[in-house]
Amino acid sequence: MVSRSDVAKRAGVSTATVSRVLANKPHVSQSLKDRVLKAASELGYRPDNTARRLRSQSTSQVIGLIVSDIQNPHFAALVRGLEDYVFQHEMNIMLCNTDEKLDREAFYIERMQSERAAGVLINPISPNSTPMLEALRRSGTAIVLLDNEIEGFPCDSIGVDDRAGAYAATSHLIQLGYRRIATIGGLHHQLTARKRQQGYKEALRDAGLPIDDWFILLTDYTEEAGYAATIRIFRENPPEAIFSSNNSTTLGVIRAAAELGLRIPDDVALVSFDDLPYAEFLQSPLTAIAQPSYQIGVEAGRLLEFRIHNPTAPYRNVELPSPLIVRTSCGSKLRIG
Amino acid sequence: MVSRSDVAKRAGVSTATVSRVLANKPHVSQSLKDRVLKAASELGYRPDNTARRLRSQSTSQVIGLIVSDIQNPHFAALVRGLEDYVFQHEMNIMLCNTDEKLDREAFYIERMQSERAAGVLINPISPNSTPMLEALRRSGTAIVLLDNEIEGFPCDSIGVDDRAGAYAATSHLIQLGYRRIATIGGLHHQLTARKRQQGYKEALRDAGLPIDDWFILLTDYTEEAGYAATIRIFRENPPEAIFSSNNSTTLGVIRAAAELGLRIPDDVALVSFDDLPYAEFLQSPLTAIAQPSYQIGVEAGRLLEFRIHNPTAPYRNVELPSPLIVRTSCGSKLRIG
DNA sequence: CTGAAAGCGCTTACAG
DNA sequence: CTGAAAGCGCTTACAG
Repeated sequence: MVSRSDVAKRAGVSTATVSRVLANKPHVSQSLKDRVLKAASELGYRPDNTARRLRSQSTSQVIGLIVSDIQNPHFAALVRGLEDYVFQHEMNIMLCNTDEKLDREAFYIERMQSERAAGVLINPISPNSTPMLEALRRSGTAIVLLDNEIEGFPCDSIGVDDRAGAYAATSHLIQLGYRRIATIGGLHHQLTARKRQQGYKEALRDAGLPIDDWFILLTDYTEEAGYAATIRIFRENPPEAIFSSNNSTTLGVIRAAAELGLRIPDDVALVSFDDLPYAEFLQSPLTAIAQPSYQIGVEAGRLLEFRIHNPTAPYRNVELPSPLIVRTSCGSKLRIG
Repeated sequence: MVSRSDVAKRAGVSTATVSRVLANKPHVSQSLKDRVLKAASELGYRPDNTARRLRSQSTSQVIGLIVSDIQNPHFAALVRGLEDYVFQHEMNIMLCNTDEKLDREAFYIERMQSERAAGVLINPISPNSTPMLEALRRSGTAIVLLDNEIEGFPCDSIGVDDRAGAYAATSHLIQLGYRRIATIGGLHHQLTARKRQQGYKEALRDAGLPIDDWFILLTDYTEEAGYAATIRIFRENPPEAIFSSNNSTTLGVIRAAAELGLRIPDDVALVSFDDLPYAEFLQSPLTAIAQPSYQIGVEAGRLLEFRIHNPTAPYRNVELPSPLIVRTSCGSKLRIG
């Protein structure tokens, strides 16, 4: 590795001067500047960011992204938005998949602290991680919560109005004439899951419909869980419609329906929280609450960058609109005319 | 930030001892060990990896992943496989999307050098990056090429047999009775694209079919390009079948077909290089050459790790099998019986 | 405008 | 078994 002192030697100056030139500091004569730049390029010199970070204690240019699953199209789009934003600011993303596993999440939070990340974006699995996040924040790392807030841990966050989205999705089903509406929801330790369930219940209540506990299926946000829940509910107590509150579970519903020989929407209507890429080309083009995932990523980057430079500013909780995209998977129970 | 010397002070030992305990070196008395561990945990101490890297010049635990688009399901699955592998080895992934832009690729290659990444996995856009990769390698960074080799730059690589896959896809169409088979292929600066085109041509030739330049559409590997190419070919010279050589272009074909009112496979048969997630739930369940993306990620991690520890070993070029998954998007032109 | 020197948080021979 | 000291590649007051 060629280092600053190699460059200094070749240019016949001190390492301090090399630093000044490379950092574009004022008060350096043009002739030295030229010599240093020439030497650096001849040597193919690349500054060592790790050393730089160590010495200047300046905020590093790396940020951590801790999500459950980058394969989920929502997170894939989010990371694109985030990356487009941070690239402008010359920052780098360290990618951490937790796979919804607590030990993996814990490992990564610690690791981000060890790597002296300037900031961390995290979609926390459960409140269990709160103590670790507190330690992380105490160490000077900026934190932004993705899609999920944590009670008792005030923090910047970015997401959508989960309650409103779920309400809109469920109401859509009700307006179409469905009454027996099941929901596949996330486990209760996630605030997001609780809010989506709340929206579902409120929509039923506001329509004067009964809330049937049979129809509230609480599972992991995975395709397998969505599949299993669908199979079970159809064996035990078939609904007319399903509000699936996550795109992974939605895939599970679709798979289960196919296996059960159920047509969507003829035999069961389906609305999803979270859209799917190329959803319009599905056998039953999916009606969905479409989170602006890319935009969430951009905003997350913006919030994080602000927090890095303004550690004491008041926290902000940003919610982006999440429209209902009507395609055909909900059909209608209503007669026309 | 609490540092090693804070821990040393509290435990009443030297920083050298702290290092030894934390690194689990032998020859430390149990009593000191206990005191150090206790002090470290009380202080909530986290080692500074950047300082560690600087001092020991040991290989860092971070590797760079430079791909065109993490939203592409192939890369999303690949990164999962890679991450599952490197997590075992306590390494971290720095994610870099090039968006097929040369300047962005250049920026990231340089950045990985500055970050002193132990290794870099890259899906190179074109041979233009070769000089930068050479510099990166000279600086001691291990490199593994993803899905693509570069002529004149011998290097470890992992991918599939593109020629064979394209041959199988095209032959499948031929066996089904199609004769007027168009292909949507990538631009020629990518070896991968050339190999897929070669497979297509060989399949036609081996079947005694003419190779019609009209039917060879060379475009970017994007949905827009696939869409535009499909619209154009149907206006000018409609084929019976299309071999789309990338999953993004495949999406473009599907979109164009929908817009043109063309049913798949009735009006045009379609086979894709690269599968799509939940392809079986599409209106026309997609027949595709399915790359083992997750497994490619795992193998990429393995290759990289080996290279990091064995800089002078001979290069290896690994090709994984990439089976044809027959669904229904190809239909058949043949009468039965 | 420029350089000598200290120090960021670590690790690792070198002594003892 | 343990500590004092040097040094990784940088940056930044401090002099001049």
